[in-house]
Amino acid sequence: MALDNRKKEVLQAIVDDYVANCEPVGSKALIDRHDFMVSSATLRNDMAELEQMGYLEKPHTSAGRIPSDKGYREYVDSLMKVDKLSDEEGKEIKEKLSVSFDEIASLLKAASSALADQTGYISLAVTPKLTSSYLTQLKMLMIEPGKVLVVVVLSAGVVKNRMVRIPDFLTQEQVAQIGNAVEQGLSGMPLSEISLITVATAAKGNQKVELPDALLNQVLYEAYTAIKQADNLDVYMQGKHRMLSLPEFSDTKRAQGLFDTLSHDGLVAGYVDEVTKQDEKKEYMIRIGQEITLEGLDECSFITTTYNVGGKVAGNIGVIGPKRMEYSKVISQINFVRMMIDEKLKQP
Amino acid sequence: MALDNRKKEVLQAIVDDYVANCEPVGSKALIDRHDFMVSSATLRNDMAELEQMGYLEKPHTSAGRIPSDKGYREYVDSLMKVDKLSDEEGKEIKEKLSVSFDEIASLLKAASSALADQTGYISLAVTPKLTSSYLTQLKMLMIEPGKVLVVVVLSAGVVKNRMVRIPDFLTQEQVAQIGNAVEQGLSGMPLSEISLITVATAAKGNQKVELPDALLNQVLYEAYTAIKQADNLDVYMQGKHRMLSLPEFSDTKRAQGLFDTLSHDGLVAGYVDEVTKQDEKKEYMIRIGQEITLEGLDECSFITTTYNVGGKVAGNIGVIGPKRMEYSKVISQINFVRMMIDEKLKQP
DNA sequence: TTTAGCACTCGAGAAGATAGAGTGCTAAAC
DNA sequence: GTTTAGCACTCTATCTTCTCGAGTGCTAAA
Repeated sequence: MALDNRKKEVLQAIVDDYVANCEPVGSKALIDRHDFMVSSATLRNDMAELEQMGYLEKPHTSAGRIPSDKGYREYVDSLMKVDKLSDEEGKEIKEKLSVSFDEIASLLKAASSALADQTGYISLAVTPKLTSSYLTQLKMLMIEPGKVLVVVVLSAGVVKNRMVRIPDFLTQEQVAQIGNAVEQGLSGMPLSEISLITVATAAKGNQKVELPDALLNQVLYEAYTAIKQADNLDVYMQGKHRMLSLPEFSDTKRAQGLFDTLSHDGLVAGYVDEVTKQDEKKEYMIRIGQEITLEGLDECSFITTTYNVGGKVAGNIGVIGPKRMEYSKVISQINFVRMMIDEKLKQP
Repeated sequence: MALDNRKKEVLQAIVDDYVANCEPVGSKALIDRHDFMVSSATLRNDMAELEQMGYLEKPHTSAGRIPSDKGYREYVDSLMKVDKLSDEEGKEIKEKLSVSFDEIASLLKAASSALADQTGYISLAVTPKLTSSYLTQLKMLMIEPGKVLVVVVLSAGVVKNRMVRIPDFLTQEQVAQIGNAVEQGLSGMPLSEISLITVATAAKGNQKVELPDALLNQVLYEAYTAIKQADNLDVYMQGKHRMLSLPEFSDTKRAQGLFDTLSHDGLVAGYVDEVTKQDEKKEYMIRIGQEITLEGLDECSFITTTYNVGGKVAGNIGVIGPKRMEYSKVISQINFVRMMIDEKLKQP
């Protein structure tokens, strides 16, 4: 059974009011704050039906109604109007991201920070998944005998480095040589295709490398781990403490449950990934309350979207707030930040 | 007026009990739980005097006593016995730090994580202050035209890198050349002595660098900023969310005040620095309640200690917990972790 | 289908009552 | 001088009771 027009308006009004005040909405308050051309009794009937259909809930008999997860879902799917960001706010965000960023990591940090400040909720930014990007450079710098810094440069401008240990008697030249050989052999190869075998093939196909096999393998193994760990996702999360000022988290237990889960970066990153796959092709992904499969987030909503690096590689940014969040505002903020990131990462 | 022996025992017993239960301690409870050879009335007299001297406080007339900041101070300064870490616990920490760490950053992250797990409080680790360390290597790697990765290697094995922009028409060789010139000119120089001028002198004294002055200066400026930012302190903090389960932070307002302050890494790092200077030469530094000049931490205690890198450079690790923390245990845990770090950083 | 009217429900908050842990003081005992 | 028993007093935490009022659902009329 579909919702008639007035019921839609009623639901919308209830969500709006509840978002604003965090207090159950009664029929009278509704009449007072909105221009319904009917009486409160009529609204009461509508509200009773909306409740029966599962869009509303009553905390207890003699309180007003609050939206259920299904109610919020209906709201974000078809009721709310996503308004454009005010010029002012756009300007503020732009300013925060106006510094020039030469590494994706710092751009994402700044974006997450701006998003947290702007929304007042928890923001997060996940570094791009690099499996589809390819190796462009690999340098091995001897820091001291036995210690080598492997610098891995990927397409899309991502740079990672890792310190590894090698036998101390190898010289700077030998090590650099190996690095060059691997770089030449692998450059242009997608990260997902790089394995210990391809690394070895690359190095051993090169005439200049002259080392006993066992020794060479040891160094190559370290180079390989350095390349592989470049694919690790980093998560930047900010604004957690702001949730404590919301009435829904005035109960410390709840806040603790939330923070416990959020302290596991990997969990969150994995969830974002999952959601992104489910809602492929959508401009943004929303999960509300119980829809979120992470523990402790059932009083929250989760909005994410995908940014692009040079058209191919993609990462995510998002916001975690209370179910009772200002969806349309947050969506326009997230979208704006995404656009800014896309733009900054377009031209290399 | 000094405390007589029994008063010391009473204060110690009260702190111990309050730490264990977070409930005001009364004279009867004290008799029950400890073997005082006097009556509760005698203890009452002692407690009244301890209160007058400022070591104890009453939440209200008909409750027991709780230690004041001064009481805790007396306790940590002369009453508690710092017991050695149990073998078990030592083993647990050792295990957590047993992986081989090739960068200080990862060792500190692991140490902070171990400390948070082990104490159940907030742990932090600050990277070493590098002003007294010196430059050993500086490499400039061209990532793509116009973009150069500057890798700065300092004594004590600290490696930092930063992406900078330069004019696009410079070649890999030119850039590497400049990097080499700077490295040769500056290697061995303490970070604190490196300035834009010394960088320029180093580069221009080298015959091989042949570039118009204006252009060269531009590149050198970028190299300089990269070197300078290597001195930034990083702060690793973990276990914040655990504070929410403590009764003293069941009031969300308090928790929020704490988290607000802790979200400013710089503030905390600065404070640690200050405390370290004040208590130079001490094995560990303790600040209790109001002694802490950071906002929102007046219900907390702060314990820090200093680790050493190769004898010269030093950074800090620490724990933030409630005033009512198990001081002796935490101190032995912190000390143990510091020893582990010292050991790992001794041999290069 | 809408509306006015009304009895009913239920939680929030005020007010009062009670229990009990703990205190401080006094006067006697050591 | 120090310690102790005894006792009246204080204050909070908790429980119960009560009332208020916002909000509801139902009925019957418009």
